[in-house]
Amino acid sequence: MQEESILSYETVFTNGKAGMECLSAQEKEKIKKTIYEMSKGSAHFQNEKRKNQQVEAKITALKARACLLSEAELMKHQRTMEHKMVILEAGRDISRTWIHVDMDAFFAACEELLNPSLKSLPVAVGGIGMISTANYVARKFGVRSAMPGFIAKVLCPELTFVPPHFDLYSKFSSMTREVFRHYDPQFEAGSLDEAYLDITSYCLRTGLTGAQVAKELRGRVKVETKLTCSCGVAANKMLAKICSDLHKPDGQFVLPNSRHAIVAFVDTLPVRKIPGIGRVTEQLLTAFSVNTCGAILKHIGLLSALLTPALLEFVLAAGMGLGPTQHPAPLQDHQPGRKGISCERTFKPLSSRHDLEAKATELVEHLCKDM
DNA sequence: GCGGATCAC
DNA sequence: TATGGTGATCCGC
Repeated sequence: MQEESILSYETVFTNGKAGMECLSAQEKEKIKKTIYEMSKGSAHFQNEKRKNQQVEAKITALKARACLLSEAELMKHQRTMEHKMVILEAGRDISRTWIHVDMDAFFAACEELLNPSLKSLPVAVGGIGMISTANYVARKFGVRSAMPGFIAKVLCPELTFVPPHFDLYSKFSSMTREVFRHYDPQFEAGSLDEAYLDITSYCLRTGLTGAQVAKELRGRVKVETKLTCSCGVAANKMLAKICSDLHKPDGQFVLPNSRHAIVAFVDTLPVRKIPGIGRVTEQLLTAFSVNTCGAILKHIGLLSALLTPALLEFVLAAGMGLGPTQHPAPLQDHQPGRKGISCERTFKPLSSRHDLEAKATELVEHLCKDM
């Protein structure tokens, strides 16, 4: 029982990334309990439990390896990493200014523009199966994206469901991109509702600061679309993305382009805030007392001995507050763009050969159409 | 090289 | 009653 309730808190209600800050601890506890009670008997929960046990087993194995490390081995790892850090530090580029723009509750906000009577109501875009976005009224009840609608309905019985209208979101997205183009013609659209802009040259041309540009950009987006967005301003893309979340909604956060400010900022930053570190990696790092970027650097020798090369490389850079400072190189003629295409469906358990073949055929035909 | 796991939106 | 779909990358086997 104890174990299950820990599992539910870790897996069913992870709130590391986005906003329920307005809720009291007591309210959060109530929401967690509701979600747990509704989840615990389900097949989905069983699967979560199975996956969680696998992660626990992996952590146990890593801990066993950690115990076998000699002082000398650890020292060697430590020295190697210190050398790496010197090289990374020498390459630190704080000459550029990046903005990460993130539209606020984008799908829900688009629906509210179409139907203003929704504005005062708790609204979720999606259905009984899954919610993709909730407006801020609904978020106060604990309703959030990636939550099944039938649970949301228990948390907030008045919740209004609106089916998604992707053409609408696409149209508003194009309007925001028209604004972004003004600040950086090469801006990178992450999805319909977010983008990375390198505003270095815009700042130089206009003499404006990053903060001023962000304010101006948000104003223009609002004039053109009647939608609000939030901005993060920082020396690289990773930091800008983290910052865009800090003063949501309709806000901005500026991290100055100074090494000192960056190091101080990341020192206490929880590892879960780093884009690319999800629930599992957070759990893994936390098991070794690595909860913040500061702790990554403190324990980098141990991490060097335990982590796989790509992950080690990634967490080291993140721990130092380093991230991409350039747009990705444009694709050459012979380079492939998209690398994969796929089609998947969730369906009720099937067992007969006939039913399974029919399902497979359905998927293949759908995929062929896409291709 | 393949399939599972992880992550983001 | 009931927990999505697409694409990318990494890693162990």
